[in-house]
Amino acid sequence: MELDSRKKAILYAIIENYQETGEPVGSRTISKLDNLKFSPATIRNEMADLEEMGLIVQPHTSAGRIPTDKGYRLYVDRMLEEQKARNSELPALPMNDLLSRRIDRVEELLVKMAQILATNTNYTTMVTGPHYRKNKLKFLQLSSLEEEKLLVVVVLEGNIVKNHILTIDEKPDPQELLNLSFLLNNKLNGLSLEDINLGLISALKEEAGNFSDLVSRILDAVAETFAQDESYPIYTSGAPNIFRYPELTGGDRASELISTLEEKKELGTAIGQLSEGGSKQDIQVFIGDEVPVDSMKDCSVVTATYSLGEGVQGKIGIIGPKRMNYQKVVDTLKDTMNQLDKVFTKPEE
Amino acid sequence: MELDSRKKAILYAIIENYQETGEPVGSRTISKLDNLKFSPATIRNEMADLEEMGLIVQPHTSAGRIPTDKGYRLYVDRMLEEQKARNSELPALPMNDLLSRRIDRVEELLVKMAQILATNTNYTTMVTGPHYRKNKLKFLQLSSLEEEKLLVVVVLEGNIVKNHILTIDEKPDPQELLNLSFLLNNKLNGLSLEDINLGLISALKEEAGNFSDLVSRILDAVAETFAQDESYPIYTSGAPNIFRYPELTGGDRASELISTLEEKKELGTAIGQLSEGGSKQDIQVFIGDEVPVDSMKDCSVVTATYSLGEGVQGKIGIIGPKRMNYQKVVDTLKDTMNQLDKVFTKPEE
DNA sequence: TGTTAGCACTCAGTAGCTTGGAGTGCTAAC
DNA sequence: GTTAGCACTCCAAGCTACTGAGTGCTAACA
Repeated sequence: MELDSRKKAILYAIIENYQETGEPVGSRTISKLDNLKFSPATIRNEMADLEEMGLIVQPHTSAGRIPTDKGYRLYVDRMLEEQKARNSELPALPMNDLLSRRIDRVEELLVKMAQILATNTNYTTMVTGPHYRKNKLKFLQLSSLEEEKLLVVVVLEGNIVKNHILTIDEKPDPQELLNLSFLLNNKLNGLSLEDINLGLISALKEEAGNFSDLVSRILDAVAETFAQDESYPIYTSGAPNIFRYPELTGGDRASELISTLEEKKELGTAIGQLSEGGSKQDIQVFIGDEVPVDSMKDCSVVTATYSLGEGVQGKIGIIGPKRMNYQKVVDTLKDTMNQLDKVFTKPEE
Repeated sequence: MELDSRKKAILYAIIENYQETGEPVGSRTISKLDNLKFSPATIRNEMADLEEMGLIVQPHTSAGRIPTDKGYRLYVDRMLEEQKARNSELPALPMNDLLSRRIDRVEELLVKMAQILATNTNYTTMVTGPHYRKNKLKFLQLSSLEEEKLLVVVVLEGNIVKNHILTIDEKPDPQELLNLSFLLNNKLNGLSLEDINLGLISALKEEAGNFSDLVSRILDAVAETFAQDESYPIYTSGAPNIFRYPELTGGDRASELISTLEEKKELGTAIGQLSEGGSKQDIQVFIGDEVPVDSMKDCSVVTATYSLGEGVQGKIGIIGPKRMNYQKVVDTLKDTMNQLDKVFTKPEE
């Protein structure tokens, strides 16, 4: 059977009506639309065809139709196609404040951004922290804080900074500390985690003499910083928004979804898989069963990759019911990406 | 009317039975208990008295009784009284791993601790980040990262460390940077936010000469660090646990509770008020209406103050239904406080 | 050949009714 | 002071009937 333009129009009309109401859509409702002024009977015939093609279904015999995953997929694909030509008509999100301020704390920015996205779309947002693959050590700094504490500041490429406070036996002489710092920076800067191998480590320890113990603890701190960069954090916002969509909260599902959002681990691996494929800055849409998280099989997820320059990047995902307003979500995400890009790729001309 | 010991026994029996089942408790159930072998009729007479005293109520005419806030209050007060004498019989929580490891990252420790508490009690946990009142600047460090970036590390008393990356016009000469760093540390260390007044600031700027602009930006960073210390973060864990208790999730209440937990602001002010009164390390129990958060009027909250030494302290709160197992929660919290204290107050003998 | 009107049919949801069980309060007897 | 007995109340579950929305099918129409 062929999917002629009238069938398409009816399918899209069903989808859009169902997006608004959340109720199955009947033939009468469609026949009242301006661009589909046929009798309900005609619409019913077409609907029977659409059902045969697997694009819509009836929840029960005497109900209207709702779209299937396949139906949504068709709709979204067309939408994304048209999107390329079209410019967003949405007003830009009010992130200007956020982005124009000096961005010393990227994480805070991301959390705020997630909040804005969540409140603006009424869906749930998740953001992975900035993430730099195969990162390298840029800079290492030692300073003694007080009798038995040593502050180690580790800076990675992409200006990811972590502090570690080590408790040590005795306060080292400032000159010695300076020497040690020089030694470490000299040998380690520019190296990735893999580059720092056992041979290098033992050579370092030898050169450090008395401080070989301290050196290995500092190296632990460095390793931990790398590890943290690998296991990037995930922020979520707007989790309670799922309560707006009864189809997600029926039964115990609310609890499962909230749990998934709270335990961010599973989300992390999932979101990792999600966008392996997508080319840079592309927006991807996952509908229902396409979502690689079990508790989200009734949801759709729209993801985008943000980039903070210098190879540092992460993901933003918007989670909502399958009847989410894809148009709006995609527009909003594109807008957000653009705003971010403007700020980060041209550093303050 | 007097509350004799049999009445008390019946009240406590009702409370404990209701804790387990969540169902109103009838006279037959009580009369089957070993220590209350009277006929149901006798129990009913006593129950009528307890109801008159406002300690229990019937949800509807022909139902069993459930405790009122006042009834819980009586029960909890007695429990806390006995607690003082008694030693916890609970096995210690498996935090040993957590605590015996070197604690370089306090926040991570707190988050993990919240998780352990939540999974162990099956209630929701909230923890305020460490919080040091009237903090002082301990140490300030400047290092140039690359052409236009300057890393400022600010350390407060209590070893609270924050990084700020400033974007500057030109890379300063290393010697000048050293001078500037020396000047700032010399003038500012040991001062609180209030001590750094306008006079001091203008004097500093004058001394800094060309760098007066930079100085004011560094001071901004310092101020922000103080501010962050004031607006301490709040971590929550186990929010989905509320779904275990139907009396909390009926209607839209689940959504409200989850929202409150996600928007941590309100929690913050509330938890601040909560424990103003309590003396150090005391455990406080808030039942129903006593909780100063509207959406939690159907809950009880048990709080404790933890101390990381050097005046740094914060709060832990456990949120559950009014029929929560107060005994277990209080024991668990005490145990946790003790374990924390052991680690932090005697720094590694 | 595509469109429409009409009709019988299905089914979810709701309201009303009945029934059973749990629990109470009260009274009278022990 | 305690207990047995009894009438009473009320929730919850199950049943029935009804309504309304929506369908599929057939036959007539343009």
